[in-house]
Amino acid sequence: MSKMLRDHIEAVSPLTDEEFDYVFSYFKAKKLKKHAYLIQAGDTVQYEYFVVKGCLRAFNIDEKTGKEFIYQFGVEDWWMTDREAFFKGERATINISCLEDCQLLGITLADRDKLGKELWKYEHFLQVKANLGYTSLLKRLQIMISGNARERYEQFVRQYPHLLNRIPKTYIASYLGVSRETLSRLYHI
Amino acid sequence: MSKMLRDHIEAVSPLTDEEFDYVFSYFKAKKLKKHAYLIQAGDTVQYEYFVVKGCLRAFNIDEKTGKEFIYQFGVEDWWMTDREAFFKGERATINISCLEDCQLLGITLADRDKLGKELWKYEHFLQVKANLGYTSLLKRLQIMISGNARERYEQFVRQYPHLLNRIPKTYIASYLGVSRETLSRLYHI
DNA sequence: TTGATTTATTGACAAATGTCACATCAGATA
DNA sequence: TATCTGATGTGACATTTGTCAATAAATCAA
Repeated sequence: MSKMLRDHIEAVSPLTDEEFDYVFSYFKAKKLKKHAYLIQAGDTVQYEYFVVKGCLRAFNIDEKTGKEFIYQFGVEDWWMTDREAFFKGERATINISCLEDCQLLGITLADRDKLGKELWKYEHFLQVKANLGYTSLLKRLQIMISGNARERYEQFVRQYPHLLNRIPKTYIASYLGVSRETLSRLYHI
Repeated sequence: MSKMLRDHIEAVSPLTDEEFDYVFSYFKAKKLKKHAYLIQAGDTVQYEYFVVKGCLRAFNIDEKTGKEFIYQFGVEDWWMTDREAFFKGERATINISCLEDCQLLGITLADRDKLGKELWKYEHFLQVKANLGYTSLLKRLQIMISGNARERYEQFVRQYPHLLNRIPKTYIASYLGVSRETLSRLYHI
């Protein structure tokens, strides 16, 4: 459990045993069952979570239509939270729920900042991670702007082949911004 | 010119005069005329650029259709580059060109890293900026997934009222992922 | 197993958006 | 001024995608 987080951080910033133990001491384990909510719109967001095991979806709900739009899946080695609410200390505007039983490691904003101040390597890790996150989100946006339903789906298959049979098609459709029915028709015609 | 950059950095990390002068010494001024390219697909990407004055568009070109898709505008106080190519030392996959005459300040990856290592405040600035960039990109993605053409346009008007009369509608349409004609019809019906 | 529930597929039709063609307008420039 | 050029608006029609409804298939719990 701690090894996953250590490998994850050290892919960017190698740490000594002491440094990692210190970092790890600020994380708090959390377990959730399938269907449980990690964050609900309206909650205060105290933690950001590293996914040790399981699969989650982050989504928002259109106020008028009640429709759900998934903007992110989280599996092992990903971070999940309502980032904006987490950073600004505001209420969550989005929801995160579990598609499987989940094991998570949470850290508060205060502790995150503290670690960054005390340990340049950790601040650096946060910086690099945020920039990697930005570039991968940008790729997703580019596909969403320029690709039609089929191109988006094919890109998803290429990028996340291991999620294809792990996540229900309904949710993949929502993630791709197309209707369940349209997605269903793509791989037959 | 240096004041703009200083204010921009100090909104996150206040610096002493000496510190800022040192930071600033690593930036290189660049001027470009309207229509000029800052980055073309295939270029190596040595710099990331802070926009002191002017307006640019970052876009990619669909290989099959030749169509352009704008994924970002850059005006005063924004950063522009092909981030992925910049970080990984790869060739650019996107293009950035000037919609107006532009004044920029560029910094190389090596110097950026050097500043971050020598000055925690600068590393912190990069970390916070990247996270802010991530959250604002995410908001854009959410609108792209869940909103129709009109909702995307209205959101753009709310968020960037000052860009509405500064940037040709053709480009705004491309940014919103709709055709010029569809956009044109939105505000009349 | 059995029944209940969720998930996936398919047809018919409606709505949104794209494409093409052409007209108009504004600003730049010789 | 006259003439470009690029930007914008609009009609007609094609294409894509969404919506609704019905059914089938898969999964889960008792």
